[in-house]
Amino acid sequence: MAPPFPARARILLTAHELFYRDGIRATGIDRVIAESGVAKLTFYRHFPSKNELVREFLEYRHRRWMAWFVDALQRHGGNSKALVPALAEWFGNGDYRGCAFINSVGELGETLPEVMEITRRHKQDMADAIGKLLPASRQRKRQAMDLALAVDGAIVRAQFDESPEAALASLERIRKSLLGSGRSAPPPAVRPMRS
Amino acid sequence: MAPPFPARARILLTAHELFYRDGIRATGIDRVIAESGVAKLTFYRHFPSKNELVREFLEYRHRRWMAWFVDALQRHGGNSKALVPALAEWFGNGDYRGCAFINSVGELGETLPEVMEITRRHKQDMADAIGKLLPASRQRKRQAMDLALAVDGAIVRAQFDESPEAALASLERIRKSLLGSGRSAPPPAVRPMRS
DNA sequence: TACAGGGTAGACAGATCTGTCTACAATGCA
DNA sequence: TGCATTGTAGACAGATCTGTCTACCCTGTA
Repeated sequence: MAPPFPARARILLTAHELFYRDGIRATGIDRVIAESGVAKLTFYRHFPSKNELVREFLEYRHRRWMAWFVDALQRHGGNSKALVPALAEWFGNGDYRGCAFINSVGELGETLPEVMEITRRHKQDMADAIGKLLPASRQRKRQAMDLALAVDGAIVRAQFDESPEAALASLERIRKSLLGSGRSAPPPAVRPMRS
Repeated sequence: MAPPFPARARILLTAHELFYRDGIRATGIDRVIAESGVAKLTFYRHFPSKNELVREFLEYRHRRWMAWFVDALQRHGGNSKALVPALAEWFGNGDYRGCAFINSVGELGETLPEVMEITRRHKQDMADAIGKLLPASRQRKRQAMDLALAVDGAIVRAQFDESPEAALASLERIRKSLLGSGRSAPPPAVRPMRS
């Protein structure tokens, strides 16, 4: 990687790619250094330790993912119906490897306590973005939380299922069910004969 | 660990504890060997490589977790209402660190392809167990899938939230919403969930 | 011109990781 | 008795990981 960006940005970009794709522990500092075309000393001048790089990676990922997410939701209509098509964009991307935060928590757990805290912030912001899609009501916050939980479920299913279709379909049914798909009542006692 | 079990069982038990608690890559073979009180050669006689141990760990975890899960569901009534109290048992356990399979997929991804396959089987079996709680109907399979996805969402939320309460409450609302909560109306004004 | 700032290349230390190997001990069974 | 099986202790090889350090180079500005 020649210098189209200043060294620090190149390092962060490379770390983002490798950490997300291969995992954090599986990615050695040497690899990040080689791949970002930077000298070892330069790396350590910007990031005193690997842990520091991990933290910055997560912060960067958070900003980047959130920006994409709110944009995608807007592009798909800006209401709760946008959720599934927006996520379909992400899941369908060949590089999809699940949620970087969920993965990091699973991988690092308590060894790097900030990971937990950043993840909570991230998921709170995600839930807030989902809340903005919902009509104002007393239950909006709660509905956003419930939807966010279902989104997390879809994220992990799409990570190991062969195709993301099933996860997206489930999420859409949950969404409709939670939001009453308008305002009406739950599934009638007598099930409709055909779909 | 003195020999209350034959060497192989001790190794597997130790690996289960360490892999689940600290992660797979974070746990060196030497650690497993020392902690299970076995000689290195003995270890390698039973498990030709660490990857082999990882596979066996996942198979063992699958059997163990499924046995607990179906038992807990029965103990809590054997219908879909059992889901939340059963999971509450798990989440409330101090050693709770999320789903071993989701964590492994996040950590190892494609580096150990069997992980994906075992995880799919595991989640399929989990969905089947959930399906058994539901009344027979044309949509039972679909409902089980949707519920399973929500359960995965709750599993990951409970992993990084300070307390599992919120995740369990969301899951319960999703469950009621998907299953029509028997026959009655949408979200009651007074929350049915006790603290 | 002088020099500081930011960069490069790469050797090195020390830890840790997987996997192999030697040498020996206890036990059960033919 | 003889011998296979299963175990123990621990040295060792070779790779890889994080982090430090030396020595040099290029460029902009005072």
